[in-house]
Amino acid sequence: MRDVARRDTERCMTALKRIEREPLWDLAHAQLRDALLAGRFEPGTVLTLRSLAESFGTSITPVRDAVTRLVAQGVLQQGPRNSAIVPHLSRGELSDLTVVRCALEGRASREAALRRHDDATLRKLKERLSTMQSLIAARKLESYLEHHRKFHFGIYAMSGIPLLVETIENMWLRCGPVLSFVIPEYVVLLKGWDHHTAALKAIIAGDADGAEREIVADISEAAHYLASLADSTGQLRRPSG
Amino acid sequence: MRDVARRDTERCMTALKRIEREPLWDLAHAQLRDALLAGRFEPGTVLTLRSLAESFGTSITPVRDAVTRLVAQGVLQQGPRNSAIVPHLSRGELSDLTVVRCALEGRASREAALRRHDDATLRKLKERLSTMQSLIAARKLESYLEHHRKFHFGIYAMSGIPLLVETIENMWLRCGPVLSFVIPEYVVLLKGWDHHTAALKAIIAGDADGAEREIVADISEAAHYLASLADSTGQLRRPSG
DNA sequence: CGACGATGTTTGTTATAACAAACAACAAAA
DNA sequence: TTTTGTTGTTTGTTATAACAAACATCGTCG
Repeated sequence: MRDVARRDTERCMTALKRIEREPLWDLAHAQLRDALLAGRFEPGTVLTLRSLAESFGTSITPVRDAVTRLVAQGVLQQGPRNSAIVPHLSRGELSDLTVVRCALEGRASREAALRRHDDATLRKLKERLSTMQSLIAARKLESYLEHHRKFHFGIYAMSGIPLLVETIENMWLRCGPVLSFVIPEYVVLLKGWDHHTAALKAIIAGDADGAEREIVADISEAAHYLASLADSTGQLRRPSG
Repeated sequence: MRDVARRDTERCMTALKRIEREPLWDLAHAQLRDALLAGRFEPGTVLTLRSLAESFGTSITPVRDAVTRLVAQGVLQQGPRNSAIVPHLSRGELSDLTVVRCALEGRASREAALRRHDDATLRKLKERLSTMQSLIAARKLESYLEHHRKFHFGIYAMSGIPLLVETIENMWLRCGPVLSFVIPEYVVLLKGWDHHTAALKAIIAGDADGAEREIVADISEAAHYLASLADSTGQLRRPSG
């Protein structure tokens, strides 16, 4: 114990700048979260603690913490024997998810429309909107998805209600793995109505009803398209490869 | 290892009925959850792993899992050094919570009104309603809270959307510790309009707008009363002791 | 007397080992 | 051939110990 204290003091002496060390389970959590959102895990895959620990190069303890978190958030399902599995998304679950998302994101858009906002914030959203359109034209779908996500949450952040944003983020995580491989085909289809620009315009105009209507329409249409991709068992699967 | 296998077979021989063994961290999670909902933890209390483990009579490992879950759900806040603390509730956070609750619970009531239900389900809800009224008259406020909670979630379950119920439950957990010591004084005040019976009546009649309106009114009025109890710093504290 | 620094204590984090239940593979008997 | 019992393996669960950072305590020096 003496040695520990001495070594500690020595470290404080030599290391001048203090680096806040983030826990390993936080890093593991972030990596798993991103992998899920990007759809790098096939639905139905069982994530075993030891294999994940080997991938991360740590023991199973931090991995266990990360998985526990994800299961608590509903991002990972817990299968038999409390194993964590990447959830499938059936047509029914997608329908439920759509109802909750419409309620939450519609409300967030409404609240955003009832507030006044900085010009800088609005300008940045407009820029992102034009970026998204050029990304669609260039078929850069993977980076489009990133901008698409940031645009939506940029609007929700304007509600000024962090709890609302946090809850919405949770819902996105649940449908994340599926969205990643079905949206790309979808966005190229809708050249007709761009609910994104309409929603932003309504928010700027202070039109709460319009803002909610456009966001709900955006979510509903995407969900309707996704539902049409379900197979005979009601499961949503990757179309080609 | 041979001994282990043999002992296992012996156990299977003698123990005829299989008892599904629930993990320790699940029990710890449930106990902490109930304690939070019942308001047995003072807001601001730091929950240390070792003290909780000593209370439960286990090691810190299952307790850590339970606390990790609760923090991931947003039920417990994580203070400095990743310690888990029972969250305070400010007037602003209560306001945010009210917005989200109105959106979610209003939508659940609406969905419930759009469906047909068994007579047994409706009768049970009516019985609970009368039980609640007699509990108020008898000033049995602690058991009233339990029935009140079950009545609300009975309605939300009628929406047929488990995800919605789950998300609402999460919101209740966040305001649980505060509700427990401010609602009792509130319920005795409102002998005027009983939004509960009105909401149930609307659901039975298939009146979606009415169901949503009554539930939202119920939530809003309670939140308004709670907000009036906040002190000068915006914090909600236990009134007397 | 007050400020600074050393030291013990508390507490979350991580690794490791032992354990138990479920699964898989294989061999033996009907 | 099919079924059943056995055995090895996988995997989540739990306890324990070592570790590190923050906090608290107290003595010493200005």
